[in-house]
Amino acid sequence: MATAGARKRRRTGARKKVRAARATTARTPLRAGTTSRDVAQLAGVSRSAVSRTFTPDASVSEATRRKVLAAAAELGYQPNVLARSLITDRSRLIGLVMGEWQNPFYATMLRLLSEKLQRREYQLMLLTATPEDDVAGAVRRLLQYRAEAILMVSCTPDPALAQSCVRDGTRLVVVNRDTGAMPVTNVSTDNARIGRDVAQLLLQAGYRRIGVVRGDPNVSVAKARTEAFKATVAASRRARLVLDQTGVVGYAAGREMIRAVLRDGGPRPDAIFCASDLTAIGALDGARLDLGLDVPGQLGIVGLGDAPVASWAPYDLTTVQLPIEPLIDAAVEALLAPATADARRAIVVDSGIVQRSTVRGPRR
Amino acid sequence: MATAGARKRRRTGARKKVRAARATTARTPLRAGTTSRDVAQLAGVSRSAVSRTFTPDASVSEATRRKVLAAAAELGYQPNVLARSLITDRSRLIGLVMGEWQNPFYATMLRLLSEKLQRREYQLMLLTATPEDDVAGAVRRLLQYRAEAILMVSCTPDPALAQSCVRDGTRLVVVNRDTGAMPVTNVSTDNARIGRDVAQLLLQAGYRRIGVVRGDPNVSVAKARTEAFKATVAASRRARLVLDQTGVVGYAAGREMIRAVLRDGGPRPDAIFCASDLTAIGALDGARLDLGLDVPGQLGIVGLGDAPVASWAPYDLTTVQLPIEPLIDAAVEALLAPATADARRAIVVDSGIVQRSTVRGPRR
DNA sequence: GCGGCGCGTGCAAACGTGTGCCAGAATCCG
DNA sequence: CGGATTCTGGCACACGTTTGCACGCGCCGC
Repeated sequence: MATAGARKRRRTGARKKVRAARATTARTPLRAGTTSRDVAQLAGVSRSAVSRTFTPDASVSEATRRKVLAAAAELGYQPNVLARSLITDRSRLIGLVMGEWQNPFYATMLRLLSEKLQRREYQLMLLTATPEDDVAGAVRRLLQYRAEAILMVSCTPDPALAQSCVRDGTRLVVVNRDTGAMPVTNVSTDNARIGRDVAQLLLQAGYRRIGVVRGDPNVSVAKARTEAFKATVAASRRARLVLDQTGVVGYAAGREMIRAVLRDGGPRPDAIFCASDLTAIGALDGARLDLGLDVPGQLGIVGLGDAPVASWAPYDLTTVQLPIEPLIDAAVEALLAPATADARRAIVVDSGIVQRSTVRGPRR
Repeated sequence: MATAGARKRRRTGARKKVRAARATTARTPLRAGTTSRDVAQLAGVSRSAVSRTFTPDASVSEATRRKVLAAAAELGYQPNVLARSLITDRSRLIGLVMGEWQNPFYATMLRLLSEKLQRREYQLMLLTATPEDDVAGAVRRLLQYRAEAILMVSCTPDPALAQSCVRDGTRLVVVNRDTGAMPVTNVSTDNARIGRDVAQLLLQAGYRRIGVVRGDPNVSVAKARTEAFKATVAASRRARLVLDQTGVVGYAAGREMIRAVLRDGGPRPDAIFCASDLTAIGALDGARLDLGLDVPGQLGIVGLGDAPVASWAPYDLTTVQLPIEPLIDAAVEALLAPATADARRAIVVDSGIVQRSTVRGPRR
């Protein structure tokens, strides 16, 4: 506050009293803000020249460019991107809204995303959607910062929100959620195919009493995957679905779930498909250590995500590989693409099954 | 480009021809930027009134405030924070520079950090220091965005960089690195104490041939921890240090390391302290599964970090707990603290050992 | 040698906001 | 009812940039 006041007076005074007086005080950087004016003065050129030096392919002679660069270096000048954005109407900010943090693949995702954006001279603003500050709140903040595009992970905008984004010219990209008719780009895996493939894998391995376990029952892509999985199981004459459980996510929940299920009176599954590697590993530990089962002999387990932990020695989990890098590449392209008339678009990236040792080999 | 041009013409024209003409076109939001001028006009007040409505405890009558809010809602107005920052000189942006992403605790850290900052109306800008865009580059970007403070995780500024930050009035907070005489705030655990405590734990359990394994040999806090650990071992008459290895980080590296060490001709350690839970778990799997050793009987293992995986059933790793939340709380306080004359400060958060089952009980 | 042409540079007007200052309105009190 | 006091809203300037426009200068070709 105090500094700001002092500075204002300094500036104003200098302006009114022409600019002679300024020369005496200019070189003392009382406060941060060495501005283009300061370096212009030191270099003996106009502010335009400074600006043009820092604008790629602007018309500036080699001589002045050098003078300006020297002065800038001496003063430690950094162009104020906020002011620049104000006039160019491009903030070079990309917003990321995270709905959930459980999944181990988010670390890799974040790293890749920030690296790739940085390489293209964009910055990443990270927001978490919490109960008290929900998706709409996070988006509102991002709009206030004039983010050029927003990536949503593990959460969905409601249609009104999506609408207000496009009205502001802010592109919206959603990872692995069903976005229906909303004017957003959708980057996801082929969930129906994943469901089918996993089901087929289990059926061919000779499992007969199949189960499926996932988290939030309202997530549409999980629903799509599960439906395809169940349909494939149902289409087989020999096998049937004996378990369809929602609301279990994470190691502890997975471990608890398998114990409850197998102690239950109902039909015991001999294979389960978990919607997350962590859940699958929890189930695996529960089955082996708590119940003494043979995996994959008595129980087959398939996870989802191919987290690093899935390949560790005691687990060696058969799982669905999520191609993080292609997914991020697609997302970045969509985020940075010039706004088109119709923003609605869907990008599907490939994924495959990593066969390890929690599912037995195919029955001959 | 095209839109920007059109808009400029629109604005300029409207101004020159007084403002009557504007009324006819104003309500069609051709492009984003509904500005305070637009809502002022719709509400029939001046721009100042709009500004004051959105400024906490500014002098505005209830009547106009309501008019303004109604107009703002109708137009979907969001104050432009970039312009606001320009004049208030406060961007409400906090930069985070990540040097490395391996550690599983970073996910929790990021979540907590973003949540806590959001709750205080700050935003988080996430940068990764890569070989091509190093710490200095990341900081430069953040300065260009006028970030109010910067948090560095798994990386260190060089003194010149730190200097240039304080000159710009940007606070610098570094997590768990030795920052010497630099004008930065340092948030860390008591590493010497950790080293001592772990050594004592192992000695009291009766282990006699002790080893220590860590990653980057240049990280000073790891050095401090290791030194204290080694000194404590050396002070004991009965035990001695038989292994001091650097450059091993992660599951695979830990597993490989233990195999190499125990097949080596040299003296075989009967207990090791790993500078990361992941390394420790790799070593644990290597010892049990590859070499058939009894842990903790033949080999004691201590990790660092208390990652979720450390508590999983097959591991149940004895490890040093890193108090993430207190650490983040301290960091947030330091980041948001008003700039003081001398920014140099050190905050130490407590940590303790979580005793599980990879170290045997104390010898009686 | 002169008109034109192109390049480099400075001037000034924006971008969307906050806020000190002043004038007018409203309120209160005697 | 009048004067003093508080409140409220508008004007205009400032923040640090970019960029259209115009002008000056050196060079080329006829």
